[in-house]
Amino acid sequence: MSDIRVLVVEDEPVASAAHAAYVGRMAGFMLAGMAPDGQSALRLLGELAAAGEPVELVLLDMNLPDLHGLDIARRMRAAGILADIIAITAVREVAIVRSAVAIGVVQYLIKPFTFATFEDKLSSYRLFRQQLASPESGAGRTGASQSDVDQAFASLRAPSELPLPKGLSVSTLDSVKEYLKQHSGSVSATEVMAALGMSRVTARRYLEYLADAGTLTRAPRYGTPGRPENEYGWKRP
Amino acid sequence: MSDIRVLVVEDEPVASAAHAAYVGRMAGFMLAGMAPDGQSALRLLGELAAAGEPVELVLLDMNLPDLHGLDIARRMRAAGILADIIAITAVREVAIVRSAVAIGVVQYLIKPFTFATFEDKLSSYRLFRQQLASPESGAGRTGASQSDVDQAFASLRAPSELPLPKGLSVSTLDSVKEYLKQHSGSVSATEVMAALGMSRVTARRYLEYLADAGTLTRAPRYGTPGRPENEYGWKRP
DNA sequence: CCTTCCATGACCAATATGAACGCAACGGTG
DNA sequence: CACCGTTGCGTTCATATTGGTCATGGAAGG
Repeated sequence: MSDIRVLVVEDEPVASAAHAAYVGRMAGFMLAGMAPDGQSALRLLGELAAAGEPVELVLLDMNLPDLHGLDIARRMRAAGILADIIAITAVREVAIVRSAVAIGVVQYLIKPFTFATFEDKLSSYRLFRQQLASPESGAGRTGASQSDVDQAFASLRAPSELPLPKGLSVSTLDSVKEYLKQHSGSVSATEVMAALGMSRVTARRYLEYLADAGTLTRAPRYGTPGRPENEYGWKRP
Repeated sequence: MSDIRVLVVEDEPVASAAHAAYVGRMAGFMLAGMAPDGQSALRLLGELAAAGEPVELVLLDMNLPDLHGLDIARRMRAAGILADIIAITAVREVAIVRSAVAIGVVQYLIKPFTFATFEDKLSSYRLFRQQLASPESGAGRTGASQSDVDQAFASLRAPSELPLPKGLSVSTLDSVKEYLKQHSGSVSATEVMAALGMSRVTARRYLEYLADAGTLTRAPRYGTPGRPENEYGWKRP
């Protein structure tokens, strides 16, 4: 699958360059263009589409000199341009966020952010694309099932980290993550228990939290008698 | 907080009535109107907005007599109507799903569905609203933080879990389904055993469950010595 | 000193496995 | 043509482990 073409819309040159550089560092994405204001963004979108290389993803700033980001989005939709939008902005008013969702913003990044945050959002977007992009070779399977769609939506909106539920502590979570980094292959709750000297219950609770948050995958390990043991591993992009 | 005003757009009277009834059964939602086609839907949206009671959520069928659902969504956006949209449709083509996401569909329900599924989707939408609606009491907190936004997006995630019979696990069932997607022709229990590394008994139990549920067909495979082997395949509708 | 929070140990429930038995079609043989 | 041994999968059952939950204990904070 070819790279996802990205358009960066941002008026401030420093931020604009930073975003472009970030895009360049991400595998699976390529920079299709940059625009400093709304008018040129819309014009670029039209030109690239006409050239047969339509933009698939727009990193859109909300505060631009000529148009508001929401206006740009509305005009895009009105013009039939269905590129996905990730909002990148310092605006944090709830009403704006709600409107952005309504108009089809798939992710919302609040400035300032680190590359890790940026990477996380774009990765989950890429995963979403992959899950819907593969009709999975199947002969007659032209469509997706409800669970397929659900899964795709889930990876689109999975947060990097939601606030810790009661009963979990930051330091323990860090220990578990640290151990996972070293054993990047696959880990079972029992292994974590033995390695970190904690109880099986605790180890399992943290692994389970990470799996629910979408950071980890969870799959049963077959082949041995007894109830299957869950095996946790980092999610592969 | 007052109820969320819902507009049902659906041409078939039976389905339309069912959706309306479903909305009535959900706490926190109220039926604002019903439309059998795209034109009346757009007109109703305008009228209700003018009357000071704007629709906040549209349950939108994709196949309508006059306009396609995506067209309606596009015109809504062009007209500045920012109601959220939940697509309710039998269309399962991946391209449609992708376009729907791009234009701001927050949930995607594939017909036919049970009330449980419906309830699940609307509940998560309601949660999403609540999380963004509450300015969180805080003194100077006029806006949302990145984690606030993440959390709200996360509620739009669809965990959609339907109960399984005792003795079966979700992840194993997913593995089997995944393998079946890749080999859409026909599969035997022994093949699944070898491919997924599980025992023959387990593989057969899951295939048997899927066959009983009506998802799979089951036919004996003759020609070789030994008791005939059951062969499973996707049911052709 | 009281409250809150987090990890623990012990319990019951869940679920894949292996072995044992039965069954249905195949391929000779009378 | 009928019969019987062979073959391999279907089916059942006990078993082995782990997952999940609950109440408890100790530590940290006010």
